[in-house]
Amino acid sequence: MIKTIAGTKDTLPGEIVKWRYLEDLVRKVMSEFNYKEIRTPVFEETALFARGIGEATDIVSKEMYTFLDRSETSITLKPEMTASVVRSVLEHSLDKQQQLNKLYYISPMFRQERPQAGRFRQFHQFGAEALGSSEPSLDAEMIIVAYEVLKSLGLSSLEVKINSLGVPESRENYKKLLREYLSDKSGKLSEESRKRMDTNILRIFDSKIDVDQEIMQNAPLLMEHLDDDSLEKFEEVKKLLLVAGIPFEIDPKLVRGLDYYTHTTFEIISKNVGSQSALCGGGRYDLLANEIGDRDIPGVGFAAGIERILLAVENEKSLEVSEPGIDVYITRLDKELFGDAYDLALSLRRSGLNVELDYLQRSVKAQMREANRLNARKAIFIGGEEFERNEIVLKDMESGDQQTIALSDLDSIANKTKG
RNA sequence: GUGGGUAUAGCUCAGUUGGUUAGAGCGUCUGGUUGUGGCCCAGAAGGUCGUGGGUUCAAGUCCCAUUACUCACCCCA
Repeated sequence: MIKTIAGTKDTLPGEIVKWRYLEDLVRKVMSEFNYKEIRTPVFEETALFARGIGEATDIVSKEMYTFLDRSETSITLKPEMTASVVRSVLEHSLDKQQQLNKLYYISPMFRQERPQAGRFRQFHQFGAEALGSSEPSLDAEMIIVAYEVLKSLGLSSLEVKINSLGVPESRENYKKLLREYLSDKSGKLSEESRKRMDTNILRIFDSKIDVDQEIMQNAPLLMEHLDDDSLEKFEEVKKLLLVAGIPFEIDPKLVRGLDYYTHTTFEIISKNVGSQSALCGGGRYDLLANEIGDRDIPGVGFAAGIERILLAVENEKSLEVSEPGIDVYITRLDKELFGDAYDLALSLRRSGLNVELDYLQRSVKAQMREANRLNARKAIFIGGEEFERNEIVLKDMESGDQQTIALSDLDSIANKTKG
């Protein structure tokens, strides 16, 4: 039997209600903050991600779904959205139509990693990008928007972590300091961390290995070596979060794996989703547009993992959503009346009601059991003596009350079914 | 890419020191008198015990391999 590919999954009808609820919520919150939806293709030229995310990152170097299409063009399924959004803004000169573009998306992403709890190869993110301003008020807005959505889902045990990476110059100076600090200790570092000294030295802070953490305990911190402008901006972000009532902590170890981040980086984590605890991550990327295009556009954004969020919702039992149920189930008393039931169903459906009936020639009892299972608000009986008098019986499934209505009076049937 | 765990009905799981026709609950279907659901009762369908080898008189049960799933590392959302 053919099954889904590892790391992908079907979302079945019973689960879809939660997805729809979350998507509706995202759209509502994004509208409140005046973000406009953008949709970009599922695949792009490989070079976009290679340049935009960074050749050396794990995402680009070992996780992308990259292949040659039939005309030998290197194609990549999008592993994240920011590069695509920036490409789109540049391509359509949205930045020239208006100075600030506030955009949001809900989209599948693809990364070929080993699946585990909260990690899939096709996964879904919603997120926002604000392009055209380097104001810290937008950095804070990203965190506020993301937090707003997560809070509205009833999630507790959220932690907001923020940090600032400053600008490249101060960061490079700091990296030199860090390298000096580690130079005589590198022998004691884990093999992984020794490798990082050359590739991405900041990530050594992230190591979960005890010896590494011990050594990094006394390492100089980037925060202490930021330039004045970066510090000022970071202060502003903190101030705005305080005013917004968002609890946060500063995490100097929060170093994102993607190359394009500058200034603010942040993450919102949950304790209730296993080891892949980051529900949401983002930051400022003032240098990205120039990397993939021909002009500077400052930007800030975030992405949130829908599967992880729903996992947290599931584990915290913070949300009750159920299938809405149908308006009316048409029960036919005699098998010969299927055609009449079918006609009535069509008429009621055309007047906007959600209607179901039996397609399996089942008994009246079985039909009623089905009506009950479908959580039908009303049932209509068609047949017997009432049908000979050209009437139907309308039953309220909750109270059990029944009334007869003329079959020809469709408006009356529809209205009473609604009410 | 590297480790650990699991694999029996549609789902959740039992299955005793290897020993006859492999079980339960839920779900599904049918019925419990003329044309009416939820609760209850009765019955039915549904499994080559992940796959392939091996040990044995005998394997769901022991051994090996393989695949899938899963959790963790890594990385990230």
